[in-house]
Amino acid sequence: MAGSVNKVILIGNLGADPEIRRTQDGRPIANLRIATSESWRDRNTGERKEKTEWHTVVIFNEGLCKVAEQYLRKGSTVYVEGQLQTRKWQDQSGQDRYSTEVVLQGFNSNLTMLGGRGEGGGQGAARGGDFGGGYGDDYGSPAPSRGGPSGNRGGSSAPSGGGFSRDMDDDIPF
Amino acid sequence: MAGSVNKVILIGNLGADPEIRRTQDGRPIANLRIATSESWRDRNTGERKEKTEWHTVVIFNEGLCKVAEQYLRKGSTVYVEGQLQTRKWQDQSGQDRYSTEVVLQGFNSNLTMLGGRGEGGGQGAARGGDFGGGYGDDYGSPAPSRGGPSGNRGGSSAPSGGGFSRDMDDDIPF
Amino acid sequence: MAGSVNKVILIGNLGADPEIRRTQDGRPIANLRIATSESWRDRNTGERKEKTEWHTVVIFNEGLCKVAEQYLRKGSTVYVEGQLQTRKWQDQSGQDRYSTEVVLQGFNSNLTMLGGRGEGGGQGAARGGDFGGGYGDDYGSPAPSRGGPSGNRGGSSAPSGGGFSRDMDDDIPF
Amino acid sequence: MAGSVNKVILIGNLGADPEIRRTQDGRPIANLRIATSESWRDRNTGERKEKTEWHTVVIFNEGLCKVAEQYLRKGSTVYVEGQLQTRKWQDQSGQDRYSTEVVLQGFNSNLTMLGGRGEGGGQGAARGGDFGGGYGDDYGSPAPSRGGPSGNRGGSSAPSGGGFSRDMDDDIPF
DNA sequence: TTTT
DNA sequence: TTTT
Repeated sequence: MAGSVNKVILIGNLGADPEIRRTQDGRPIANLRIATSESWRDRNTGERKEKTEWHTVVIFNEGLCKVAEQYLRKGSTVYVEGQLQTRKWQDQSGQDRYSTEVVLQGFNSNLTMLGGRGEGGGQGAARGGDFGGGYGDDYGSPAPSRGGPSGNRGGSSAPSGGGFSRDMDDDIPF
Repeated sequence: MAGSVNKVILIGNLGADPEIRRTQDGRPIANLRIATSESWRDRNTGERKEKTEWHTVVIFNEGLCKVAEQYLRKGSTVYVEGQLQTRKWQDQSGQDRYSTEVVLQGFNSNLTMLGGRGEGGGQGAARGGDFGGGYGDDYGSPAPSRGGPSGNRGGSSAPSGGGFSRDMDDDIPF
Repeated sequence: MAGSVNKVILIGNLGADPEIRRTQDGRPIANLRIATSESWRDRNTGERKEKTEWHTVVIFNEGLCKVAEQYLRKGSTVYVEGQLQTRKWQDQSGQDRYSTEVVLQGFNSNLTMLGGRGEGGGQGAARGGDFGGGYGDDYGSPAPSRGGPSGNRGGSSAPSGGGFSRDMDDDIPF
Repeated sequence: MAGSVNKVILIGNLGADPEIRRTQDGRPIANLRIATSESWRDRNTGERKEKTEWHTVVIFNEGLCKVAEQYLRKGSTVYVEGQLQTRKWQDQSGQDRYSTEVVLQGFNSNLTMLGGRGEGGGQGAARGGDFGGGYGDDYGSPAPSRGGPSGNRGGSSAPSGGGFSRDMDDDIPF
């Protein structure tokens, strides 16, 4: 299929601390439960109404798992960008069941902490620290401007001093 | 919750003609099944792999239901913008089940035909016709520039009385 | 053109208080300056680099202007969803100039405060309060579930008369 | 800044063939001019109105440059996902000027052909061919499902046969 | 300058 | 069940 897009963008709060587990070959997988909610005033009664939607987010991307583990806690506000995926499984009685999740994997995913009130405390407490646009300190840029802010790019116009000193390929932590 | 976002963007093809039904008070509801797919080359075997994901889209917005009914058919390519919603229901044995759908309702929804090869034929066949940025011909603009193309906004330049033919009110539940 | 999309999503901080002005017929227009920034570690030098991008956001939507006026201040963190528009104007010497802005107008726009450290103080200070998913308290829902939280939609289950207090019509120029 | 997002999503048509140039060190850069347009019916006059917006898209990502070069032509319909960037330059008279562009660079970018009627003909004609979800044939997956369709992932629940046979890291073409 |  |  030429030209398919499958994208989910959420901003919401974690209902619980992230759950991190590992595959048999040691790769981390993180699960988040995220609430988004909307409120409005009922036209007839004038009452304030609110509806909360819960989302399951599954993170396969190793760098983003680290972000989840280090920075996110119950109550944290996050920006999540991933894909919709429906997984088939069997319940105890052998019946087919389906679960739809927001999956973060590969290049078109993102996870960024937006603050919020994580329960904090201890060494692993959530903090609003800079983590490089969605990555831990040890990770490269998600999309730096080649040549920098005054970046003069391409063609014959020689970058003035700056230049394109680095290859983003190596900076992308997937 | 201050500042929640719940947004899904899909571009894909319809696996079947839209299904339209009506509520008791006459409002239309459309269901679409949309496939998105990705392909890649396996690192080890060099084989071409493909994975298709199926999405259920439910349209409550009346104008967008009309678009679905008039223009979309099995095979049509569409752009869809909506929200994730998980609905709880009971199966025959009384067990709780959950279904996650992409819901188009209210102001932050969109449905636009992008062409594709609907099965066509007959009076209702899909066509790549102009439908006003996601709306049927009888509908107004999704977001015209106040004051029109040469729209000169704000300040002293009074918008020249423009206006739009129709009230989307009925479709927008705020 | 069948099927065009023009969408910008920003999360960033206000570099200054919103500027509100009015058209001759009294409609408000708000201007925001929003910074987004990215940081990364330089591959060669190991230095931490950061680049900030500044965006001009213009709000024609009346409800969202109110949100800007009441809740946003220098330093506020916001989620913005709008469209790219390039405006042509003449400088003092009569030369054509172009400015590209993110425009919030019509149904596919959104503005939501995400917290942040507005400079606050006084009656109009920014606060992280709930403002209905991007709207002031007096505004309706951006996209409530027809029928409410337990909303059982379509078919025979008649939506229980719900409704919404206000007509966004004035803000939505279709 | 913790948690910044800068994202542009466009679907539109190319006003001209892509322009490809190269940096001094041989990296390709592609420029696209993309039109998005909206139409509506004027409420007062009943006339059909249309407004077209032109966008400049600059592609630094090498894989996406190849896609542009091989598949896109004047008239092609494309999906573009990138970032807003404003570049400062000096005109002949030495005055500061600014241009805002949609930049595709790094991991959160995408370019996908959606069909459309490129002018075609010759060896380089646009075609609706599969290019791997936005990448040329020689590139890996943008986001394959780890373990494949029946992929049962993580933890102690032994993947039934499947498993995590491959590392996406190597499949990402940046 | 595209597209419908 | 779509599409390439």
